[in-house]
Amino acid sequence: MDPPGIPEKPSLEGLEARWDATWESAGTYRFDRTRMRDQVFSVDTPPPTVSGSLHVGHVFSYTHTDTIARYQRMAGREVFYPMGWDDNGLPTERRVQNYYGVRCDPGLPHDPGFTAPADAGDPKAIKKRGDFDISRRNFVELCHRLTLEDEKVFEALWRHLGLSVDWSQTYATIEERCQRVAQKAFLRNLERGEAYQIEAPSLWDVTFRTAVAQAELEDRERSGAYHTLAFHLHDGSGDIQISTTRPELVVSCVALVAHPDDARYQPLFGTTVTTPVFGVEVPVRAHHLADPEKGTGIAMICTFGDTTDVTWWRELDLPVRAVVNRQGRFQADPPAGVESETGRTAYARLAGKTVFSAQQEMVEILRETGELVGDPEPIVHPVKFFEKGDKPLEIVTSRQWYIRNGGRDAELGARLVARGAEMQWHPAYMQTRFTNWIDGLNGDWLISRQRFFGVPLPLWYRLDGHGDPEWDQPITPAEADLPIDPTADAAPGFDESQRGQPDGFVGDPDVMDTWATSSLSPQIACGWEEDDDLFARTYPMDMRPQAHDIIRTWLFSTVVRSHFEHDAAPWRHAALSGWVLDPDRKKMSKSKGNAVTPMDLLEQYGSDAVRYWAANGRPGTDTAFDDGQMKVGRRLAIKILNASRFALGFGADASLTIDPSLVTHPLDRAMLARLAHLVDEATAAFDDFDYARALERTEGFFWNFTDNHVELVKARAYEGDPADRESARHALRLALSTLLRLFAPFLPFVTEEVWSWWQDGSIHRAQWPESDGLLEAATHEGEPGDPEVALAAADALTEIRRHKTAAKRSVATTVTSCRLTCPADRIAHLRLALDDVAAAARAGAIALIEMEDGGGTAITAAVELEEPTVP
RNA sequence: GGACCGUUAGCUCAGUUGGCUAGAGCGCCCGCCUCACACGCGGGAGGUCACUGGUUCGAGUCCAGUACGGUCCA
Repeated sequence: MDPPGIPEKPSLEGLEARWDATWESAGTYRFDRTRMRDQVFSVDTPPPTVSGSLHVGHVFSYTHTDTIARYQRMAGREVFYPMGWDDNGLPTERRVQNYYGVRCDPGLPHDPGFTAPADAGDPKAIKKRGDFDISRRNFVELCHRLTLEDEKVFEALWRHLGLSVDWSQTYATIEERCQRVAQKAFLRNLERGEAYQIEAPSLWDVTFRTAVAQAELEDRERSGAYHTLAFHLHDGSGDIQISTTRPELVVSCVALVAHPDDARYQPLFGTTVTTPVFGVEVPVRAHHLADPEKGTGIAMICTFGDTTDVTWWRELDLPVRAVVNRQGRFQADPPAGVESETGRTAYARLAGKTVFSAQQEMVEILRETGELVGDPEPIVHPVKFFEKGDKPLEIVTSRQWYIRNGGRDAELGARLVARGAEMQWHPAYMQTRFTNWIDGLNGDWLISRQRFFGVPLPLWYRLDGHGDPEWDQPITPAEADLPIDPTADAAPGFDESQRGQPDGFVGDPDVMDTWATSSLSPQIACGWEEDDDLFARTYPMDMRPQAHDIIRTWLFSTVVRSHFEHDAAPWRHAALSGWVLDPDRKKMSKSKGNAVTPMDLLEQYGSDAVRYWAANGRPGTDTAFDDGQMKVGRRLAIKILNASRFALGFGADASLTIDPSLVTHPLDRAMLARLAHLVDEATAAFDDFDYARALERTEGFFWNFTDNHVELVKARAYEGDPADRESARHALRLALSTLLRLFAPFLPFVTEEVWSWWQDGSIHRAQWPESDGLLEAATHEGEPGDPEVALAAADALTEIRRHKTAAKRSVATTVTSCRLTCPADRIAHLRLALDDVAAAARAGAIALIEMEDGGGTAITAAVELEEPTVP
């Protein structure tokens, strides 16, 4: 007969829904904001992009964070664990465009009566009718509408996974409050001179028609060809050959450059040459970035063909002869310097062409003039792309806003590196990536984006009498008026009718980079200048969990903002998680088509099982997707149910109390002494953010506990003398209580289920185990528990089992005679638990024989079994 | 080209400041219905710790280099 509350046949099915609802109604994870800063553990949770979909990579890394949050909560800290949604930016825009079949045209007026298209979500119907244009405000409304739906799906998944998030603390990066924080922080940067605008070369994505920041770049291998061109020496004494992959840009050439140590070209430094076809006179300069090994060792500097051109242009103080416009086409008129009739005629053949077509045309022209030397030589070389784009980036000159980040100021860079040293990194080597990124920066952070769905730059510009903007003195809003949209709201002191008129005003049309908002996640989550009380209790935050690939973006930019606004590091700990790799050891991602839908996994194996797999991934280490590990996790969860049923299942009269003073048997005390050591190990691992080690040790102990300790004490727990029996039962319950709490951060559902059978309140608010109490319970009449007793007993039992198995007999077979041989000290240990060993082995009596010296510690057994009953 | 990480059983991985015979799980093989659990239990086989040197009484562990894989940045 089982005690009340313990099911006959315990099961994992349905635990997720049941306990999620209970935790929600009990407010188990609700943040108690009466607690002071030193009692709080605050987590800067990464806001996932809701317009994408969650994949196993999310489940993986968010589980890591949750195990630490749960540990901290049980260890007595009040955990501030909010969740954000990053719905700001390009992915949402594209999803909304496709889902509703609309395009944003910022030139259109807002339509107050606009309703979402009825055929939304029906790709066939949309394809048939085609996209139509709507105003920016209507477009943004659709973005809000769709992301709200996405957020619900995400929250449902996170709840099913068992994240101990406080769901009353959520934010969305596009919501009004976040816009206000982002605009306010920008205006503060502007006020202090940390934000500035300049007209400068910037990387430009032709497809998206937007500027792109250094952090958003990626190199991709593309085929191209070296074209060798003949430039002409100024004195007419001959030609000089240069190799280029972009012959079409020869018209924008402003200089040639070679390495200062290159003897071949040293005589030319300071002289001039004329360009092929266009006959423009350009200087020959020296610079250490010129690679003598590349091509002919001398290169042409164009404005601008690549980022090195920008460096040369800046450092060598060269003029600009830009030709490519924002549409990625050659502009109508040739740049300054092209004076000759042949030059102008040639340029007319390029005007209006795309970069690709212009290259073909230019090669043709060079062939005609004989200034192309030999045939183009095909090569494969890295080309810069916007990480979300599919055409090579161009470099165009435009007016853009920047935030300083140390890329042009070594002293600021050093201060940001020092901020990194104020935090603890898990694993520690990740700090090197942070430092390396700062050291490698070569420009400030470009934050202007020529997009629609984002936080607008909160600025207007006066127009002069000719209707031209006065860029130098932007008009800023009062902080109390934020957030504002300068394309919809009139500038202070102006009337809407003056928009675009001479002597009137114009709003800045751009929005900010999404990182300009998400870099403020600590400020947003903690209520910076919106809730001073909350802010004081939570900021700087304790932990930033994130993946290691966005150290250069999210982590770094957050440090920049916190450094400027608060003169502090935003967190005390940065915990970097790895990626989930597919069986071919490639990063799993939706775009590669190798991702697995997480909800299916959670339903198939159970959330605890999936969490078990995730928590096995070491901090910072990429981990292979392995459903075998999920099966193991499921096995573990079921084992916990069954072992708990055993430990708690001794008769209906049992009160299920734990009285440590009743634990007297040497084997029980040995087990508790080992358990005390486990608690210390798991606690130390968690304090070091190493959840994986805590799990590994706990799991190892647990399997040994069920396979050996439970088997050894089983008979005594059922039918031993009263004192020995109670010792076994109380020790089992004490161990179970401890193990459940050690497992609770990893397996929140099954541990809560078992806890509810015999304890009040949630295990997730129960106190984290401490070794002191266990060591005390292991001590009897002044003698501490001796782990060696448990080890010797287990070894002896294994040895006897081995004989039964070798004889192909059941483990339940009775042993008629047994002699164990081992060293004297082990005999002493074994003698203390011999009653349990004999009972577990089904042996009436066991003889102990001291072995001769020199045989190691091994126990050997001589065993005789009862005769099998012949059928 | 630079930086960082990794290379231990067929697979996935532990191995903390150097210290007895290098561990676990999965898989594999052979058994077993044993009153918590057959969604289980018991047992077994399986490794020149990538390679080459060095330091040391002693190296999977520390140092130097090489190879291979991965990531980030040029």
